[in-house]
Amino acid sequence: MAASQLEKTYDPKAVETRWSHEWLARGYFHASPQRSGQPYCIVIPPPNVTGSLHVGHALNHSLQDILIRWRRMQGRNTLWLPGTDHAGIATQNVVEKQLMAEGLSREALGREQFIERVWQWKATSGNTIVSQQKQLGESCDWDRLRFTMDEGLSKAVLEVFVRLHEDGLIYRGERLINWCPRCLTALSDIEVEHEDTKGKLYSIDYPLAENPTIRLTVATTRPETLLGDTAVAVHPDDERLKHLIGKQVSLPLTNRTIPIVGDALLVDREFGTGAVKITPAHDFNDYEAGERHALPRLAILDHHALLDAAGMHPAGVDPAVIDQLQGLPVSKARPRVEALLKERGHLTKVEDHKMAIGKCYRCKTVVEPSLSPQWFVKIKPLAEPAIAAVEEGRIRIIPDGWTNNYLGWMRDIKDWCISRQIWWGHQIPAWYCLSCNAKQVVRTANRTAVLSGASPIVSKTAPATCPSCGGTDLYRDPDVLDTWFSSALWPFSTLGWPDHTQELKTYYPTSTLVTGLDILFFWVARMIMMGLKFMGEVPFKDVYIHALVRDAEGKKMSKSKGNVIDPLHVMNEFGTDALRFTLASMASPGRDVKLAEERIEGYRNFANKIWNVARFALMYLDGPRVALPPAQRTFPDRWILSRLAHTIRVVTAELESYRFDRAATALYQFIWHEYCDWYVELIKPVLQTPEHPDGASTRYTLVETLETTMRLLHPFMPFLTEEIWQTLPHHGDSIVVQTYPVVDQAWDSPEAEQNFSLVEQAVGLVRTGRVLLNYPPGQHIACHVGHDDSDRQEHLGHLQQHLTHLSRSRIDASRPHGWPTTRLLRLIAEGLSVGIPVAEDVDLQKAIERLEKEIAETDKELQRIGGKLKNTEFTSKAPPDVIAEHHERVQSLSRDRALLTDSQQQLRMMLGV
RNA sequence: GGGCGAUUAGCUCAGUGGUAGAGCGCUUCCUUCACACGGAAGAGGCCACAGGUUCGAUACCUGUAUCGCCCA
Repeated sequence: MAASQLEKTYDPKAVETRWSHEWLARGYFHASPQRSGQPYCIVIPPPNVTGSLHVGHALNHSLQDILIRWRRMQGRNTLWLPGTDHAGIATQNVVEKQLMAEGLSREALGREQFIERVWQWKATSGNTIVSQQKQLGESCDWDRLRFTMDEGLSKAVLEVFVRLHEDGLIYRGERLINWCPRCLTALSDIEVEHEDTKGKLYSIDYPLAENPTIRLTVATTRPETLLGDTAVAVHPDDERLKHLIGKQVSLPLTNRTIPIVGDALLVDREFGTGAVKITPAHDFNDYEAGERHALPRLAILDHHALLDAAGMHPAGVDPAVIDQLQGLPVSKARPRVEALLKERGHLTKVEDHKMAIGKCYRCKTVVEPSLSPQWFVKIKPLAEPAIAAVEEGRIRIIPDGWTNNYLGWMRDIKDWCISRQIWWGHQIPAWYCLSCNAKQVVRTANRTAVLSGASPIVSKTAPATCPSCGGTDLYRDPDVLDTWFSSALWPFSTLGWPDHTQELKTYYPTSTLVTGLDILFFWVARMIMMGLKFMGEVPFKDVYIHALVRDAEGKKMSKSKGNVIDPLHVMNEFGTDALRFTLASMASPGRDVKLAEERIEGYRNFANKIWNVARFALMYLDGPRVALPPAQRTFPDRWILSRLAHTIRVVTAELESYRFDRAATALYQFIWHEYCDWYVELIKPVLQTPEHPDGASTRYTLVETLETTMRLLHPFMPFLTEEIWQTLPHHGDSIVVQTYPVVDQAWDSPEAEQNFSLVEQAVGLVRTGRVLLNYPPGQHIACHVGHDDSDRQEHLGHLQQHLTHLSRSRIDASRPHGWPTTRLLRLIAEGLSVGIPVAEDVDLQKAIERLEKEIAETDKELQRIGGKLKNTEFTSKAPPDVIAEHHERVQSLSRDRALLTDSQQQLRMMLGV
């Protein structure tokens, strides 16, 4: 492509479409265990199959793609394994909504047909997110795309379930679980979100059975559950109340009496009245207290969380009360109960009270603790090795701050409820013999209940007969497994486990897991447990946890707030590379990413800047190019090579420590402020002079550094760098499969860097002087440049041509004491002086103000340092080099001050003041 | 209630025991042959507050305040 064909402005769209297809077509992302190189593998956190790409994915995927592209270029045998999860509840909800629109329901369809429908849905619209990822050019091995419900992964799920069951680590039992009355399924503890709400604290009198004039006042936030109370607890050390332990109270609104028990764990003496009711069937703490005191459990809510007559009758609730309450949701029952208690003289006080309520993380419905038989993973034995793996550093969590979070949760972990009462998912491989479990499997009109006493036959395949009675009438457990159960196997199930595949051998343990904090417990912790249990090895060595993406105000993005940034829209407007670079540059550890469109726009401009410097290079590439050893190249070439070497070191080191933000900053700084602002300007005279003796070498360096920079930047901005790289002289088919830059020590040049800082400072001072004296940028002036230090003075002489060009001035690089003593504005920086002649008709006010400001600042600094040096504490205790440095600064500043004052006086004389 | 994190320029954030930094925004000047999605020059900060350690603290320690997150 010739330079003239490159547009003035970078247009990402066409480039991205072209390359994302091309890369796939050429199979660059396909991994093979046979390939050479140390393996580097990342499994993608599988997005929800119902989902579409949001900006959180964009961040998560950008960081992974950066790591993968970087390691691929380093020659590692890389595999980025993509996939989606089946998202049981969410997907079922989506398809049920569709059915509803057709006037159907899943019950009407039946289980098999319903599942068929879900698969159909998945085939047609389930992979939206995957095609979006491909559009993005994510360098996943798409040939290995996995889905948690596909055959191989389902096989792994069966294997794990059966083996855990054999090991006694999966059991079925009746426990209090979190129940979502809308999704009609159990949830695990961590699928419940707690939210503070305004509630009330009710004080209720429970009369003593033996003497109703004595009343025990109980404080509760949920008066309606009183109907299911089976005891009242007081603290055993509470002097006010402990004498009541062992007595009975009459439970209001019912015909029951219940005991008063002493319980130090449940009762907080400071809280409320010091007495609490115990409702084991409707509260987790009460459930445990109930276990301690062997209390009966009375459920009064049905599975829609409505007050249930069938539960209230056995609980001895007053029939009149049942009539009023039955079929009511909790929110409506509560005021009725409040009124009834008040009517009957039991309610003594109602106060405002802040309380936390649990909501379903999927549908935000208030969850109810509910008593039902469920499947659980006995988690402690799995958690222990998972704790050790992190404690012993076999897994690193980055940033380290989250390690304690992980350990704390793991040490206090509760058994994991894995059964869900839905249809879409891995059905539990358990069967019940109907003859052996005649009383345990209860069939009613519309549902079959398997009571907790039933004995399951757990097997990978459907058993033909019951092993104990030989019966053939077997009923399969209808529940499916928590989606996270299959996700927990992701790092090895996707690589072919339980088969012993080459993939597994090569890529497990995987290298890095990149994820958000929100699924540390849901997913990361469980993968570690399962990986250790079934592979005997950690599933990944590093866990990099990135922040959540928030809006510009720091608020969580949500559809209802309307503050969602759609990554596809943004990429369309600013380019994928700009979005990627923005996200990388904002990914500082331990901080949420506040994303505003202006930021992305800024990096769009950066992309355009790069585009244009490439255009510039292409304009001047005609002519021979000669590779000289770095030491023989021109000063600008030696300098930019030295800076490039430095940048390669920084970017590589920062990527190694997952500091994407610092790597991005280093690239930005180098490309824009060193390469474009200075290097390109420094070499223009050579390039623009035909047959310049340095031309061939300069052109070589220009291409060499630009090509290297493109490779260095490629993981961050894959499209732009590929497009430019293709236009430059290069070997190979694509930048994707080129080597990542490594430092050539011959590029380091402290000498060039030191000289550059002289140029930078001198040019800066001349430019400042121009502005102060209102000389237009085009106007040629004659300036003096000098330095206190004789070596540097000499260097300035050698750099004269560069100074002349960059400052658009005739430069006299002679020692300052020979400069004119009148009509000269002097500016100073660290021993370097610039003198600019003052023309007759110039307004000197600005210049004088500037000098005065600098003199004042110098004085302030001199005073500060002088103060320190006068302090004997400082001079006797500070290290000698620090003291020497202070002395030097005083000297240097004093000289500066003298020169500035001199210049100021000259200007004042010209003004006649 | 417990734990963690944050507090630095107008905004978003880096950073370090001894001269306070970037990006965006802002002001002024400039359409010069890579780029106005640009260039040049600027303005702008008791580094939340109070103690302590230290010769010296924005940085280390303790406490306070405010905000955020996680857990209960």
